[in-house]
Amino acid sequence: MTQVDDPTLTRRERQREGTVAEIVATARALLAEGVELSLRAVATRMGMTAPALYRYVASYQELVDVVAFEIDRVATEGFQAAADQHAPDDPAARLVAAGTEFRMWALANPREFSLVFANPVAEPMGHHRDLITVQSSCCLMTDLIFEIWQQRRFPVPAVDDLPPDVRASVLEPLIPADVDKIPLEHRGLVWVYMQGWTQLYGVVTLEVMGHMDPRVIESGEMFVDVVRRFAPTLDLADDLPRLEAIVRARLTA
Amino acid sequence: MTQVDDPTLTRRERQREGTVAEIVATARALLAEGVELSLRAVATRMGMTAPALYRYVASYQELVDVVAFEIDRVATEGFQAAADQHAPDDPAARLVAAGTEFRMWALANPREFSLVFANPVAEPMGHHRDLITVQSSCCLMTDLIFEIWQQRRFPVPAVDDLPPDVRASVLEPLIPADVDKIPLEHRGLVWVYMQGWTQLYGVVTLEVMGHMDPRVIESGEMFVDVVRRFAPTLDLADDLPRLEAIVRARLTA
DNA sequence: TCAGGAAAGTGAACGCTGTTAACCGTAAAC
DNA sequence: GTTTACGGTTAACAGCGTTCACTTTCCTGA
Repeated sequence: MTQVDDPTLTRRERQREGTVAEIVATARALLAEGVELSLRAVATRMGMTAPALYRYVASYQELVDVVAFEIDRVATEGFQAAADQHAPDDPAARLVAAGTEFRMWALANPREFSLVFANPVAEPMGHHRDLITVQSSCCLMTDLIFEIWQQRRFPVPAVDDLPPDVRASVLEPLIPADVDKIPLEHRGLVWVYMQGWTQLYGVVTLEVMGHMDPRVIESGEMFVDVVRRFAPTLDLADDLPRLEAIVRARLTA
Repeated sequence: MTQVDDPTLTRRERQREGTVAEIVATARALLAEGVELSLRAVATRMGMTAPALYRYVASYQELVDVVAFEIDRVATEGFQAAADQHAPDDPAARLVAAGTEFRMWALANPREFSLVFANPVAEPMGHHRDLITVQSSCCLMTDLIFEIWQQRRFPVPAVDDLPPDVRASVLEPLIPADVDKIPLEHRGLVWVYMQGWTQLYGVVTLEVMGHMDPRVIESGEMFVDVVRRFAPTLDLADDLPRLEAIVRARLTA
């Protein structure tokens, strides 16, 4: 749980921070138990009434947002830990470990996954609230790709070769990623970020939503297939057998 | 709209069929206008009260299911039409045309798309209701892949080389697809079906849900990239420039 | 043709949701 | 020590899916 003991804050502010933290924790506990998330459910479990929550969150949607943010943050710690089980000089192993952990977490916690990633189902365009919530996990994956690129320097599309819209998107990205550390002439790497994230997130979303033969989901073979398809893009074709073994080890764990 | 004039049905049954058709039509109109789908909204618009709808649908979820089915059916007609704009002996063009039409329709009708495809968000496992609703569109795409295979005979994984779970899944598929016409020794083709559907549906879902840079979505470049990545699997690498042109023509239409 | 019965629809009600308003005690702030 | 603002309450509104009891209507079978 997030620690709140900043002495620069007044006592009231600290207590307030503590309460909002308890709200988030309660909400997380609720939907971990399979209970439908609702203001009343959270309030009742905290020994309060529903309207009291409006002193802390402006609306139900805001509660969902802050809970989603926290879930993403905590889950990303798990992905990071999975990556850290491999040597720092083995970024490829770190990426596939984190990616597979992401996939396993999503399937084990479909409700949480839906909240974080499938949340903004057709909301008014122009609001990029969703992109903000997907900070931690996306940042982690892109950073791991960056580590691979630093080591192997796989070929990356030249910025000038990219279509105009994509070029603008990699030069001034909205996706949360440490982009400043990429030299301008290699910003094509951000396009690889997006490709990888699309592949990973795409197959995981389908698996979680159940839009696949249950036996294929259970076996994880489609996930393996996507990893295998994408590996060459990161110049990891040679290393594939070893990486696939890492993936399968986690799949059967 | 579905015609209901089967003379083998009694008058009452025909009237009943007409009413349920009107219910579905009203629901479709509702959420085409951006109105949140609800039993009361549908009933009121039809000049009825909400409980009356229970004479026709068992629950709200069943209403959603039947509406989703109808939406999928109608939309698939559009994909089919897009495919039919190309010659019968050009199945590759037909496939990319249908796939691109699918993508454009999904982005133009995100609410309908979510209803059909993102509907079963974490429902009790064991119910494969979702797989049933995704009949028409999935069937169309797989059939188009089959047409390509018949013409070009691209290499397909041998059934015995497939992992056990995948093997069972291609021999006795749950995914709705005309599978009987595939000789048993070439059932690895079903695995290609699944791969293709995963790629198409994965990227489109991400685009519709807004989990991508808006400029990239707008340009459709990620969709093009996915098509380009998957083409070699169908042995379409040589034909790619022409096919990409077909895609882009529809993107800017 | 007429009685019987099923089908279709209504109104009231239950329990649930998010949300707003009015109100009150208490604890922090000056 | 007074005042203010914060955190909490209860009551209420509108809307949702759903159920029950009741009525009307229209089709069917003898």
